[in-house]
Amino acid sequence: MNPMALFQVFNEIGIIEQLSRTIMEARLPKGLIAPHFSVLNHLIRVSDGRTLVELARSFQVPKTTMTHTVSGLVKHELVMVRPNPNDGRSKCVWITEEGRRVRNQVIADLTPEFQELLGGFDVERLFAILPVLTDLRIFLDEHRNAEAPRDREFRKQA
Amino acid sequence: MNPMALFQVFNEIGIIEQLSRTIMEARLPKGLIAPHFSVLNHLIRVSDGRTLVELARSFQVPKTTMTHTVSGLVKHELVMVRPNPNDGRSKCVWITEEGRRVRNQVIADLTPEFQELLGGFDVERLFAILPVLTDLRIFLDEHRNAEAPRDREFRKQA
DNA sequence: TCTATTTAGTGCAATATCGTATTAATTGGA
DNA sequence: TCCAATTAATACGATATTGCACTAAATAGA
Repeated sequence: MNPMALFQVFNEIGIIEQLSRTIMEARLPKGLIAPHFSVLNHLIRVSDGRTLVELARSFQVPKTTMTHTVSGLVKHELVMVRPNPNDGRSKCVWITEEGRRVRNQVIADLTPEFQELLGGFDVERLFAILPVLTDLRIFLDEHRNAEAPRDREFRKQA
Repeated sequence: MNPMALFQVFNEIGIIEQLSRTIMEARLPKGLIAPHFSVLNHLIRVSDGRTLVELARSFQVPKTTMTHTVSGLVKHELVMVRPNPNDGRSKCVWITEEGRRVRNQVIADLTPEFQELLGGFDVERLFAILPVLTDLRIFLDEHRNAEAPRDREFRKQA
């Protein structure tokens, strides 16, 4: 087996992510950037009421980064932060109706954008690789390094 | 065709990129971050002597970001910046022997890391999707938006 | 040729990300 | 129960990213 091909797979994924992120950010409301949307999407796709640490672990960013990102969402009133009734140290993040609306609107705007962009591409090939991508994502997530380098506290991404 | 599946493909790619980037950054020499390595890799994979604007376009980042990234590489003596003999306004970035060595070493370290990590995964499935990823990357790159939002000046990525 | 426009690079300020250290609450073991 | 260790969140400072504005060089058109 070719070890360089493995490296190449992740290299292509990195470039594609870069290109698609640029497309997405162009569709976000003023003042929102990709991490904001990712958190909104996560709160809906996975579930509401996550703590800051849970979110930080999910996205593999330092806690301080998540504090900052969430505070931006609070300022835009897209999420609400409440004390965790089960743990006095911690806080839970809840999406607001407006947050739900914005998230759905972005997806609604983005869908035709992607469809148009990929008009000349055989999207069936994309659908065909989706199961592999999903399995890879789940696998990497389950096998991510247990020891935390520095501040990051690694856990499974839901 | 399912429009949500399209969105899902890019979502999975985003998460995979996140996880693999964290793995990569853990292997970089002190003081280097992912964008540094990406530029080094680009200079070798594509070609040396690119101008700052060419690099910025390739990575779809503002010129100021590339100025900063390259200055970091210069400080570590991994690249050299020289005037462009064909254009008095511009500068060309050349990789040094040390830069070449560092880039190769990172890949050498990373290869067994990925192999071990993916030990329990059917890597043949990954190799199978590589052509689709490559075609998608090329397609997106060729069809990226021609109009430049603000500072970013979009061009084809080599 | 001469000048208006475009382009390459960077200075600067605002925001984002990250590492360290601190505080407060929880947990676990004696 | 009591206290040491752990954990959640944040303040703070350092670095990274970005947008805007500016300078200098190149280019295009009259």
